[in-house]
Amino acid sequence: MMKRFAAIRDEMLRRINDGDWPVGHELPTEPQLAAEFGVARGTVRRAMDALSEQGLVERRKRAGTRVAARQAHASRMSIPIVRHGIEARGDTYGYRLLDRRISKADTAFGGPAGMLHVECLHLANNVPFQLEERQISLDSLPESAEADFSQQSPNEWLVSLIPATDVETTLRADGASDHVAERLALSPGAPIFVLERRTFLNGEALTQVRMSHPASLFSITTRN
Amino acid sequence: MMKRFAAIRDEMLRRINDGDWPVGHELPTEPQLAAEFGVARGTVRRAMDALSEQGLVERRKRAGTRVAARQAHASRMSIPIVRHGIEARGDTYGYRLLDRRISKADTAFGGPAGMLHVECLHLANNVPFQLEERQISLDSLPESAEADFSQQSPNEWLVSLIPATDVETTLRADGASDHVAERLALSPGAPIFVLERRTFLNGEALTQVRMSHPASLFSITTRN
DNA sequence: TAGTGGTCTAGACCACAGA
DNA sequence: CTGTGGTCTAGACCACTAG
Repeated sequence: MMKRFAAIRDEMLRRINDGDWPVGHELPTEPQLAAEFGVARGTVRRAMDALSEQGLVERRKRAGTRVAARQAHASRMSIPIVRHGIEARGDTYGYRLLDRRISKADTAFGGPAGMLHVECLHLANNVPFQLEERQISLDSLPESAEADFSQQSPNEWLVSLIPATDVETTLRADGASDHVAERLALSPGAPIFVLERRTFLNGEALTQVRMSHPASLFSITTRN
Repeated sequence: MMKRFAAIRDEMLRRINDGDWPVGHELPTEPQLAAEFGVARGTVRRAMDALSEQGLVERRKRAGTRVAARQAHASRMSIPIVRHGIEARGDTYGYRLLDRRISKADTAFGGPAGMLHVECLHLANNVPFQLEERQISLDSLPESAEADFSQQSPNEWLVSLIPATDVETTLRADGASDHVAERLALSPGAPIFVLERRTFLNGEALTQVRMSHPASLFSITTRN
């Protein structure tokens, strides 16, 4: 049993795809569509909201709704906790803590209490999969100073603690530095996929992390 | 003037962030929250939908709504048309068509009419920025056989033509092949950022493309 | 300023899964 | 079974902006 708003959304989608409503075409108003489909205005509205969020139509007050020209490809990207991602593929997950130290008053990140620096390695089938270099603000998360990261990665420890946050994620490629190459068992300069993330809570910096993967082992795929 | 549903969403967000509602906590029901905030149920519902889509709470019929444990970092990623991205940074956009040929009946992609292969280069300030290697199905898009890609890139030609589609996007890092390295003015094996996209309309393959960038020139950043 | 989308209400009924 | 979320309705008023 298809929901009514979904049926209406799909019918409008069909009209757009089939060229009945070409790019730039002005759609009927909400009351007109409600009358055509025999539903309440709110139901039509919900269908149009879906198209609008997808970037397929552009809505402006007084000007109506028009079929939009695609300006960009937007898609939802999901980056799982590294252990889950490895285990989901049926591989064996391994973890090693490489370094853990506290430094005072770093200018670039962290406040007066200093920050905790943790470096660890995630393995898939005993092969290095991700080098995690993390910095945690001791001002915002003082309890991290006493956390034991020898068994549980800071990644997992943090997500279990932090509920909602502002996150900035950057994806890029790079050549492995000597430091990274050694830990990932690569040649210096070998291509790596780097994922950097900075996390804030109410505008306050909590943690930042750089996750480096051998290029051959890592990719991200999204489907609209 | 803050919308009512946004104010309610933010207040619930605050309760989650401040620990009033820890992970696993069961939220009040919609009618209860509606009474507390003095609004209609639909308004509470809209606020909760926002939290739910963000993955912050998990809703199940009869079981109510609970604060979810974060399993992954999800964010919306937007990949602009390459020319727009370059011009948005204030750089000068350049374009060169490198190759254009039609091949018959490729097994991996395209139907009996064969496919159009287009290779072109996008430059920023006269420096190679992206190598676009594209294949277009002549069964689905026969008009592409007569399109002139010497001035306009297939990227832009296609988005102006295709309204709505199913898209699969893959992001990965790689070392430049000899072919790619030469066209991007890199050394073979140099790290590149690769973006691959396959596009379907009603389940029918339309086009696939591989976009290769020098690692030092390309990155993707998302915020929440 | 008139008409469009944006928000909200107070109800109703339904579908689903937990107790 | 029963209570929760999920959908829908028929109305109202508001906010913005194109004409």
